[in-house]
Amino acid sequence: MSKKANIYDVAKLAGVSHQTVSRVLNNHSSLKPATREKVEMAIAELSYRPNQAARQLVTSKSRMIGVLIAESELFGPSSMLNAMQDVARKEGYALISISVVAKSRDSWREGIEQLRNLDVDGVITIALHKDIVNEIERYLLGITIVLIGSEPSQKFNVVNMDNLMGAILATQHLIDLGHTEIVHVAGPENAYEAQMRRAGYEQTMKSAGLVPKVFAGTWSIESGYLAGKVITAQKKLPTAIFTANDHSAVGLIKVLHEQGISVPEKISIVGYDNIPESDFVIPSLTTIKPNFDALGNAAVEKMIMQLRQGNSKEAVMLKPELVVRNSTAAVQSGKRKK
Amino acid sequence: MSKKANIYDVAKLAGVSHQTVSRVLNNHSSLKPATREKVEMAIAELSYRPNQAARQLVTSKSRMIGVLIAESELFGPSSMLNAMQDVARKEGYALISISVVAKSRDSWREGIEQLRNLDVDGVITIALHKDIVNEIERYLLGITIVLIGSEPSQKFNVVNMDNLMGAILATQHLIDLGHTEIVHVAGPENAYEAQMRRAGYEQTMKSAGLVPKVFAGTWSIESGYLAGKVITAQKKLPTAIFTANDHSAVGLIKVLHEQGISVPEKISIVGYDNIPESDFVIPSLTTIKPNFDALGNAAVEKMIMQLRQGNSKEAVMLKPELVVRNSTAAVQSGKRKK
DNA sequence: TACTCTCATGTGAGCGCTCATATTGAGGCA
DNA sequence: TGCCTCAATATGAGCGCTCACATGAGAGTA
Repeated sequence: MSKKANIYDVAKLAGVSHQTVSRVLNNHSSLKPATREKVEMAIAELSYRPNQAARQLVTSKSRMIGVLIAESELFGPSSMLNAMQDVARKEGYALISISVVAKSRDSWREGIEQLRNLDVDGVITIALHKDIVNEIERYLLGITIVLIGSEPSQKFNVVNMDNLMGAILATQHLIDLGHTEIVHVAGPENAYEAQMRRAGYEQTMKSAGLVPKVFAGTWSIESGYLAGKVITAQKKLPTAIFTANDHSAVGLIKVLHEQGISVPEKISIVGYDNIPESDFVIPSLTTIKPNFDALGNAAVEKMIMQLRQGNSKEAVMLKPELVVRNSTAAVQSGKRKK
Repeated sequence: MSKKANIYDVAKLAGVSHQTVSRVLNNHSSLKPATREKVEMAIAELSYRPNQAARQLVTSKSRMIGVLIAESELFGPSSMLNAMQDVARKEGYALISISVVAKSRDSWREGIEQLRNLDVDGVITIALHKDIVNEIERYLLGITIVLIGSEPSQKFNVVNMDNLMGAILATQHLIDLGHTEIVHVAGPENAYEAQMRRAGYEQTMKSAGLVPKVFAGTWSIESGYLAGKVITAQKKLPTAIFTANDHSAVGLIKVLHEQGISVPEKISIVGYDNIPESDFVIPSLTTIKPNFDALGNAAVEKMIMQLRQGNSKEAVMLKPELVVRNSTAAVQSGKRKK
């Protein structure tokens, strides 16, 4: 066996036509079990594997799904990606993940361009803002798109975790502990998930008759640190802070520590994402735990369903849960000093 | 323009043969500039793009490079991956990254199987141990392989950062601060990079006439935490600890904090990797900073060179640097109590 | 026995490209 | 003027597969 075997070699060895072999490969109905078996033995003997390029040439299906991610170094996106890989592999699809820089239009363009060159069958985006999604739609005409963590829309398939609910859980937890001066360190303004988390916070505050107060941030540790600087520079300190993600919380805790403000005694903190570090920061971080794996799975499954048998556009929404650790405590009785 | 244009459409529009178009696409020599221009205009007008599958079918080159990673959620691997993407894209290659679970043989098998199905031109591995590399070689016969963070070998192309040097820098830094009771929390035993870091530590200790002492760990935060438990359970505490990576250091600091052992006053700590969190843990972490981007770039460049024009197997070795922060301090004068 | 009808399998074309080879036409030289 | 050469371009085959359609052998009906 000098060269790689092709479908004709298998056919000859099995004593059938190449088309019968093809039918076995695509497990067609109307095939005698005996024939199928013969062919399968021949395949095994020659350790034959179908040539993807030839298949793709005639079917114009690449069985590849592109994944476009911003900030792929973050915990959420990267855990989703892992989950997605597994599902995709099981379904016979390959994932091509390309990480783009959310702020750089050129960066998306390049990413989209590459997906186009690769002739991917579909594109899944993780936490991309509207502009990028629109660009994908424009350049990859007629391609199937599934969005994770993006604004719902009747035009696209959307898979989300319930960020609103997560933020409500977080905020309500603080309220239940007796806090009234609760502020929020937000994520990027144009990130849908950040918007929802903020909305959940604001809504819960208002329902409780409290006044929401939001400080700008991005998802980064640095931004949490900077927001902390701003917050502690004010004359009236809040007694609790809900940050848009755990990373921000880590930066925030750092400032508070530097300024000698103890957590949770003076200020309680709730994060979001349940990153691996969250149990090991000091103090361990109360946070909201999304199910990233489930999110990734759902997205790939939706994509493959759509690819195989047309659409079913109900949005998927997964529920997060609250994980209580040591960064939150009941407001201290003598504390209110207004 | 209902269907996608092919090479014949372009040829017709440009008034040349399809072969001439092909020559333009592959920018052959011996082409009249005027002809080339005509063809290029036709290409632009039809917004033609070559069909990769057809190309691949005849050339049997997929222009795809597989990347096999263990623990892709770690900071190092994921930053390398990003750097690699950029280089690969510029060179017209696509990266297919597949993350595998280092402990699970089935998991590598599946990953390798998928790369095989995809007919990748080459495979880059990140931090994989020998067994997996051997398996790749066996199943992906004759494929070009570049290893990152694996044991040097004359058989493969290897790109590494100088872990030995990094560990020496770290250990020497502690010795220079006057420490003599310095222990090491190691990474996984079968990880080459962990072995080198350990070796650098041991070698430096011995050169200084000190006794090395190593505690087992993996790369995880938890393992740092557990190692910390073991270390603090001993009756004689060390005055300094060098951990195999920053994550372990985070876990370690947590234990020390729980036990009221202050860092760096009682124990100095040096990590490795310079993860984004390292500047924000409390206290901020002295660490070794590898250049992950450069490492990723080097690997892809090596791969592409090899793919294009045969081999050039000198190993690449990149130097890390020491970043001093607040987790290390000079040993306190009255401290030595033996 | 002759007939349709179905199930199982076979045949040939063609997807879009590159490779090897053929053809053309213009210039150089005797 | 005729012949050779070489640069520039054209022609045809074939990569390995799936698709649409053709064929054949039994089963069922009259």
